[in-house]
Amino acid sequence: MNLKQLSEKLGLSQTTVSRALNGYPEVNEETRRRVVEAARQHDYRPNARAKGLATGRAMAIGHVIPISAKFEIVNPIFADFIAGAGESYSKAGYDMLISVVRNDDEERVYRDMKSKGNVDGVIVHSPRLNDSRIGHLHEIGLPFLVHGRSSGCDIGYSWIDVNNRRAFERAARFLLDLGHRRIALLNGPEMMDFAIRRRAGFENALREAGIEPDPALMHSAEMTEGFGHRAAAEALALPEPPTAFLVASILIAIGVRRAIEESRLTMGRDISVVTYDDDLSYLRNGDDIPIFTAVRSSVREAGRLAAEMLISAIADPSLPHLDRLLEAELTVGQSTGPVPVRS
Amino acid sequence: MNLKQLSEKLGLSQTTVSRALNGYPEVNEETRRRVVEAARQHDYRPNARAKGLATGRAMAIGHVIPISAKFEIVNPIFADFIAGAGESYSKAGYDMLISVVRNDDEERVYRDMKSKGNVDGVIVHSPRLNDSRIGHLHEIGLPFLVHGRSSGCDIGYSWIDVNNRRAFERAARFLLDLGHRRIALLNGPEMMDFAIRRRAGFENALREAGIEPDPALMHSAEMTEGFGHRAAAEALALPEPPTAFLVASILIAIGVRRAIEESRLTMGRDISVVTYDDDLSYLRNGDDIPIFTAVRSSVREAGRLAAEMLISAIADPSLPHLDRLLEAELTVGQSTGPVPVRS
DNA sequence: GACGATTCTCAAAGCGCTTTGGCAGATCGA
DNA sequence: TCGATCTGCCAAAGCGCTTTGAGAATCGTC
Repeated sequence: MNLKQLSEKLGLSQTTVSRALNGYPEVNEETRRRVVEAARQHDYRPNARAKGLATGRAMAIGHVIPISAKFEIVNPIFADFIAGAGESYSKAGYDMLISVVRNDDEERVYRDMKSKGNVDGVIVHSPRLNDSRIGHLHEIGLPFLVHGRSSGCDIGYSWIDVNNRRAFERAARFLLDLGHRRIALLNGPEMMDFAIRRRAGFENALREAGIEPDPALMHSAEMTEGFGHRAAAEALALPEPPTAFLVASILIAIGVRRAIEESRLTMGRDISVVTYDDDLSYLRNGDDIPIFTAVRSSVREAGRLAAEMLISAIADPSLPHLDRLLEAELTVGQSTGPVPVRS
Repeated sequence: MNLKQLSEKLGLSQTTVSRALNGYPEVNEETRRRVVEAARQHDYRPNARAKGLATGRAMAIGHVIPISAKFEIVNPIFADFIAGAGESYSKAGYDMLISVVRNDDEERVYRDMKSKGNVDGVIVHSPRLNDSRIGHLHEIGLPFLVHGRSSGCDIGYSWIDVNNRRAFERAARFLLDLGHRRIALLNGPEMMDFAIRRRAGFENALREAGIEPDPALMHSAEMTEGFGHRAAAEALALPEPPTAFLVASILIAIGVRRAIEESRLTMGRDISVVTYDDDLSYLRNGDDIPIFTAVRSSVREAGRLAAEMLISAIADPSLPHLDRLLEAELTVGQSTGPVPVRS
């Protein structure tokens, strides 16, 4: 059923039917009622491509999700971010287009999307330090919003981010307040902007407490359980092991716990762990009592907001750049305790 | 830069330029070379909507990913499945459209996709027992492929699935061979087809060994770490606790391990654990030596294959239904051992 | 009752592409 | 040399929608 058929059935012109359906004022309310009813009855829905062609709007947002070329890892936070964004899109009548892409191919994909015209804007994921994609998107004139920020990038752009620096500052201070002095940092890949900020927050808190960060206690890698386990096992085998770990994701924390238990130590008593928690739906930090002490911010909520912001930016291009800084909240769980007395 | 402008620049008609670019034979090779070169130089790419409108093909595949309405959980395997499918799509020049949807809304979404015409086909995720979506898609005539199967559904359809029944049969037999007699099953939600098959395989192996499955040892829920922990803690507190767990995902297994360790037992010695492993990129079962004994099948590979199959089904609708049954492979890790002698 | 204002509806153009049908000019066989 | 066949190109229609510009019909007003 297309517009032509529907209008013939109603004995009206395509124009009138189209206007009636799209809420234009110059159509009799009685006529509109008839049209809307007929459309509902025949399950008519305008063809998205034709509509897009006529209006010049794709009613779709693109997400380019990078795959770490070396490790072939898909960051698990995408599932939840996408779920959040998807909610906002379906409310606003937008579709979501996803391209999974090797890191180096991203700019080509943006260019393609622009010239193929199948999206009205894109969300940029996992921004790196001084990320070239931002300038690139500016250049080709495709509206976009960054999930995260890119330090060193001096062009204005819209973004939504968590205050990663403050989150890690608070987490580190919490451990320092418990008396910990040797704190290991298991960070995400430090070409990523969020990881840089987290490290800065961590180091800052240490220095404020008069402690010089020890490079031997700071590691950075893809945020997997395996990394957490390996790095923690190594750290615990040091002559002077850390008494606490500050880690960048629950998956890392799970690996750390495994290493702690393999060392016949008890988490929360012998060794403290604080983690960053994206509040992933399938990886909740305990059902009732949190397992890990954590700084938490829901990545799903971030997805919801990101989509809303981008949509409104597209709706009114004259708007200034939008940004939003979310604060992570600290919740105390069972994984932290005062520094144990030396035996 | 659109076709008209490009053809004017070249002093050719739109027809010729279009044919040259699309590889039609009735154009001089020399002319084609010129056209292709000019297109490359001006970074010309045909507008996707216009092309779709003209050809009637959207060059896009839809994925409807359901959110469990009760728990708001996004199944983490989607990230990897999508990554795999995305690879095949970009090779074939297809886009991927994703809708995140509350369970009950799915059929409306399929209907929308069909009438809006923004996809050429869809992948159906998480099929349930006797899933109504299959009949529905048949009815509206939208090509589709099911990731999994739907027992009780008597219509023919294309699918790709793991041999879940055999996987759990083998896993259970492995435990039985080690002497385990009380084996707990922590299964996925049993309205899901895969969970039903897994349970059948499990029960089958037990019965073959002359053991009647004990309902008190079989649990079914969303596959989270929390579920694994809770269910395992409860089971271990039974007067006659199980000596082994067979679980449906690594996340559950991680929860089980936590419960085991909280009970001051050692996994692999006191209690054995076998898990199903989707080979998720961010949740590898150990880097070198597998942590858990597991039956494994890569969901990413399944995504790749699913996309390929659907694309070829769309390319040639006269093809009979395609299907593909993948076998999971058993890898022995550190989480299993012979049943301990009663103290 | 005539006139302008208002309300409702329509025909047609246009979005950017593919594809049909056809037309010159070159090539070939007899 | 002439008609038949190919080759290489083109004009125009059509995909399904929105939107412009305009025309009928209705209304209120003097």
